[in-house]
Amino acid sequence: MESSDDFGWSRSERGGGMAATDEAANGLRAMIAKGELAPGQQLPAEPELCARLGVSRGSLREAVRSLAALGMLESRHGAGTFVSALRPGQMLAGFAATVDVLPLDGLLELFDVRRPLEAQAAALAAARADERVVARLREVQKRLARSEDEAERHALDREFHSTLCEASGNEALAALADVLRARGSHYSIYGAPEADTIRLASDLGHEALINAVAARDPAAAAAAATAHLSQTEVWLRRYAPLPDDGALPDVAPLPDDAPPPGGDPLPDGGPAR
Amino acid sequence: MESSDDFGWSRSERGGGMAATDEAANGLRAMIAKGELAPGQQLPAEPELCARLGVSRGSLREAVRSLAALGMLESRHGAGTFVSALRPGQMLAGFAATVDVLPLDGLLELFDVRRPLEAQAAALAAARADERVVARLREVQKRLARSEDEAERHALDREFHSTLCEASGNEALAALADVLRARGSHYSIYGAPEADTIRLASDLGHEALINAVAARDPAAAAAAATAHLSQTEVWLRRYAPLPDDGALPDVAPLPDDAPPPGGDPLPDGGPAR
DNA sequence: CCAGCCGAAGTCATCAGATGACTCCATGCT
DNA sequence: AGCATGGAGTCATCTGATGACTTCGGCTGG
Repeated sequence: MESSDDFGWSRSERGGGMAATDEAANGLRAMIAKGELAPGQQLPAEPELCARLGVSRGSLREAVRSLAALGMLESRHGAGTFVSALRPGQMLAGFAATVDVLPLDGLLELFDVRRPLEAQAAALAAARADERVVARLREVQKRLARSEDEAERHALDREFHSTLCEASGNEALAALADVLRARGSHYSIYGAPEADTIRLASDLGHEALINAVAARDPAAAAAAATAHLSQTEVWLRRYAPLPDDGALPDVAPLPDDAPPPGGDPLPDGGPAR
Repeated sequence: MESSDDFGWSRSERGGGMAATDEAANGLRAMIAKGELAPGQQLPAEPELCARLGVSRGSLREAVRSLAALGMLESRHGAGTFVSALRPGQMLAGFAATVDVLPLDGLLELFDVRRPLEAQAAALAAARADERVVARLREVQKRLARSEDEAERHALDREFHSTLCEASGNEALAALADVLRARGSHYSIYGAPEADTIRLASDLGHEALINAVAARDPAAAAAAATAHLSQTEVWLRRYAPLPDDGALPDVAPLPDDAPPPGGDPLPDGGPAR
């Protein structure tokens, strides 16, 4: 039967041991890269894609799911599957989730990535900034300086930096900086003994950034951002032993039988090597 | 119908309209974040995970596939599913694939991301560089200067920058820079009228980078990297109308393809620290 | 004529069962 | 000791069926 299988593709079968799911994922990626599927466009229904790619529905769904995790596709229940807008921010959304599970030693490296990125964003923002951005920054900073609630201060601090990065006009830059900033925000540094000093210095750093942007001085903005983040990093390294890890849900306790999670069924000695 | 769903689990159901696959993915992520599953450790078999997470095997596999796309898990046929080493480079591997489908307008923005990153990497490399790195850079540059084959020059240029970034000692920084560099390499600028001038300037830029690193001068290294990349960017914008878009396979015939992961069975060379 | 209800079609989401392919390890033989 | 072989464990894939959701058109009532 094979229904309307006029495709002479029975010859190509599965090229060179390529797995079905990878085959499907590569096919979909190729269709997008080739422009056959434009951003925002709806994909054919699952049965048709299965026929076109030569895989079962299960394999196709796994392929779609993996591309969706990377921000390339979006499935909406009952409506269809669509190519995303392919904006850099969407691509990085999935990566943001993975940052939350990075071990700490890998995490500290991220500061050396975030710092130059925010400095670049500050410089670009200073070069392009308009009045409204400056006004917005001043307003956020004013509320930040007045607030006494720690959670609120955290949120406002993120908003300040996020606003500045968006003002750079570079979406990829802003999105990437947001991702890297997210993990650091889980930490709390306000329990430190020099809390007042830290807060004062942080506010001064923000003021310096605002002034540099208002003066349209990219070099000063970059320097101010670098200094501000370096100082923040020092404090974090000193006073942030553990994040308040409560963002992720607990997993079901497993109703009965089966060995407990503690004892892993892994004969492998562990860290190996 | 729900078939034999008399289980009293109707209460826990799906926490707040959460879909089965998302439930499973979040559960797995939580298990990793919580340390219940350590990097490199094998996961329980699919049937047991299904029971623990309360989803069918199909849904679980979709969840695993999505986390695998983000570099958090790795499935090996016949062996099992394992938590990855959780190195930043692995997390970014998936993102690299998405860069290939970014539309051009979003692509040009990436230069403003890549430039400060490579500058930072050059500065760190200069601060930490040892003799062997300098020797390696000189050797690559020597071959690069001598080569006349365009493809080879492309490869050597990538190797030069990649070596420099790795010398920074920051894995995340190097991996991210590699990802951003990959897409630009599809372009060919050697058809330009000033090809000879471009080549000479590029070689000089590399020499300046080597000298700065050899002199252990981070500021000079960062400046050299910024200058080199800025110049490259100008030429690319001027002479690179279209990439030779043949990197991705066709969907219909597709007799074979390059192995996507390369060959990385799960090295996890060491805890590193 | 317009607003709102409603039902049918299309689509994704999930479940269940069965089979094949591959890896790993231990056994037994040479 | 070295190597072939077998079994157990695990993932990969296919098939079929059912539920849930969205969307859009027509119908009804005002």
